[in-house]
Amino acid sequence: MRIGEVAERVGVTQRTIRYYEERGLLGHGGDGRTKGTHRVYTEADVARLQELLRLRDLLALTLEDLAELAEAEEARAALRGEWEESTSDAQRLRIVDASTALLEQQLGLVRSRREKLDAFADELETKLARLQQRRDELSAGSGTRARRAARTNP
Amino acid sequence: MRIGEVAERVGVTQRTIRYYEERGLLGHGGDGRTKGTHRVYTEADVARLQELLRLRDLLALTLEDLAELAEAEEARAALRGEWEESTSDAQRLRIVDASTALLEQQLGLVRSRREKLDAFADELETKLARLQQRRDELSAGSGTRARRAARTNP
DNA sequence: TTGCTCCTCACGTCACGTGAGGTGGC
DNA sequence: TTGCTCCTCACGTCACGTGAGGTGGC
Repeated sequence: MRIGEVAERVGVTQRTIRYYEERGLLGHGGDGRTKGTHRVYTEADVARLQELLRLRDLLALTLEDLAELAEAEEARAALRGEWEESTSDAQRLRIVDASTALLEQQLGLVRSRREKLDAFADELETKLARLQQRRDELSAGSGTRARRAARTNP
Repeated sequence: MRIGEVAERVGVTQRTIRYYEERGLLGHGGDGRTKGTHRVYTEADVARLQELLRLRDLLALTLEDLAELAEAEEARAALRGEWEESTSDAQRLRIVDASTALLEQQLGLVRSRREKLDAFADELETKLARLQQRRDELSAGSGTRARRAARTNP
């Protein structure tokens, strides 16, 4: 799979992909590709990129943050790779715990963002409800009482 | 109130505030301030800036988007100002409807972001639950059955 | 051989960050 | 008068956007 197809599938430009490579977020820079030749990507590379982009979009992380997280993800993947060979349950427990810590960190970031959005949404909904009430009073609007109520600035 | 206090209160640098002014998001550029004199802000200016920053942070809007929204907000404020003088209920209905449309637009943006974050959080929680189960199996881990189950890569 | 896609510079842009050097108000 | 905060350039940075000119693979 070449860069054009990857770019189209994940919805970014080729420049972005090359830039992420420059910054060490994606492979194909370090892993011995001869300069000038076409970059080649696997399905796993696409998944990885998509994960990075989601983190970037939803959590507004800098590329430096992303690089850190990506490193942790990679460590986790490496641990998962060792799963089959790990002999003791104690060893496997360590693998599980490391993965858990990483996921919990991400979940924390996601939750705190979501809470802010919730608060914002609530505020907007309250304002809308107030306007809706005004609207009802105005369009019902023949009784003097309703008319008088409507004289207040919302 | 001067720029330093405003910057500290809303949590941005003075540069950001001046830049927003350059881009027409804040007053004090157009409203006849003599060049070289100190900028002066009111409590309302601070509220307005804070609103813009929230939109920027939570919805990742560009300054161009923000300018658009700010313009609509201003129109809304102008309408609210006309509330007292507006004579007919029909006139007031138009004011309410314009405000409603604006708020609904913002609410739409907020909700779509929140849905994406929800999906992400769910995904992370599912993964965590799976890991937790592994952990339980491993630390319970004396029975042969539990041991065998744990041999599977999570 | 001819397109098409890719390649590497390299300069431009957006949203600020960061001094440099100078002036205003308590 | 002395600090302190503010002012205006103006160049730097991050995360790309956008050509220019050239090469590789079906």
